[in-house]
Amino acid sequence: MSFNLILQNIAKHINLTKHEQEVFIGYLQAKTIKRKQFLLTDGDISKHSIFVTAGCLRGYTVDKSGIEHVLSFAPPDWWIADMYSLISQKPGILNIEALEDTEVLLLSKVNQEKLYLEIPKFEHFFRILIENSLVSSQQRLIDGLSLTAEERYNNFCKRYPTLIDHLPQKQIASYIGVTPEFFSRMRGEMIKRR
Amino acid sequence: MSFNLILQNIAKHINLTKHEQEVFIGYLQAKTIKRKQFLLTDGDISKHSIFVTAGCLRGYTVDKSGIEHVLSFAPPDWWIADMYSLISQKPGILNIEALEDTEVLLLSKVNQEKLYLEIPKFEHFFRILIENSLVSSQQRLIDGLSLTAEERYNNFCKRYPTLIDHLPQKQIASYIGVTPEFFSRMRGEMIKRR
DNA sequence: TTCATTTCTTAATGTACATCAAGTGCCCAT
DNA sequence: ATGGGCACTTGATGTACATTAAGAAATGAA
Repeated sequence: MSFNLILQNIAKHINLTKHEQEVFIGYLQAKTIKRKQFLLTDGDISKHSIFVTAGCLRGYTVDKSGIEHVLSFAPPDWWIADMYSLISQKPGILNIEALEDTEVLLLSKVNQEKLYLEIPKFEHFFRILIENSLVSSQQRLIDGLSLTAEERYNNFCKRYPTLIDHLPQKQIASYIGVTPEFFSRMRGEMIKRR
Repeated sequence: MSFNLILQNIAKHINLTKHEQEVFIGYLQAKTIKRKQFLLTDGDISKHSIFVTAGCLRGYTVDKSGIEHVLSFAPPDWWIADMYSLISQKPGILNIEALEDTEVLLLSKVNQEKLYLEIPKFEHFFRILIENSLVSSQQRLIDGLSLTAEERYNNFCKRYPTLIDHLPQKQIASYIGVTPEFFSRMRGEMIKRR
């Protein structure tokens, strides 16, 4: 059943009774998105946390010269959201797009807050989830300041091993913070060297 | 009394009874650190969340060529921690140093977890605290990818208005991710231009 | 298949920063 | 006062990346 993945994801940090599982699942909304369609575009007020069960999403911003910067990829078993907009309920800056046909489960902000009240374990779960996001966000900040593009690429390969083959190079380039042209050249040199 | 600041800080998100306040305060440990002394150095396993009541701390990492990168400043009313090490209980990479004589309140990981169990509102409080950290960390990531050093400096000025005057330039340079030399030049040009 | 679109590569040139090196001013300890 | 450190400045040079432009290769739609 399509809820197994999300229940296992949650079971990594908290244990739910059968009844709690049912309540939780009742709060979810399944949705499928075609490749290149958007779950969220900048300017929207974000209403949902998103959990990917199949396919892959990317979250990115567009800067004032029109360049896209990928903040995160979300393959199956990952959560993604525009935290800024979701928390503040102001228009956000994130675009969330399907890189391929994708299936997601949506947890609305309203339902998420109900969960916190009805089943406090969920507050525990999401605290841990966000703590882990914070740690990787900070690590990426440090990496951006102290590593070369090549070292950041190597980190990326370790972090998203499943994605490397099956993601356009320009998306990876954007994630590690270089242009597709530079990334292509860099890759060429890395291959030549070994 | 020296606990007012932290109680007000917490009151921004949750309401505590008198008794809960007392329990909480009982879990805190006050400490003073002299300028240039450290609360944490890289390689340590972090045991505490830190709340600053007076003075100022900086959290920074040192990369493999010996260059320091400031991750955050902590003036009064701010929390700071090595989240990675605190969560994983593995040796961390953060150094936390006093930029001037500083007073802090320490909340040990053990006590923090007791709080979560005894007064679940604290799980709510820290979830929100960490959500906000995550939002600023992600914003800083985006800024690093899409803004010039000068724009990042302007953002810094808005974000830490109290700190600008009273912080050595090289610390600000490190925070926005440039060398002190470049920062000096840049500032010179900004002043000349207006 | 075929055409159109997107992705990837290659090359020339440009630029925002870093690095290295000296020198200046300032604090503060003796 | 004085000398040693530290923060800051200034200049010359270096480099990791970006930008622009073009063509080749892969992908997808009809």
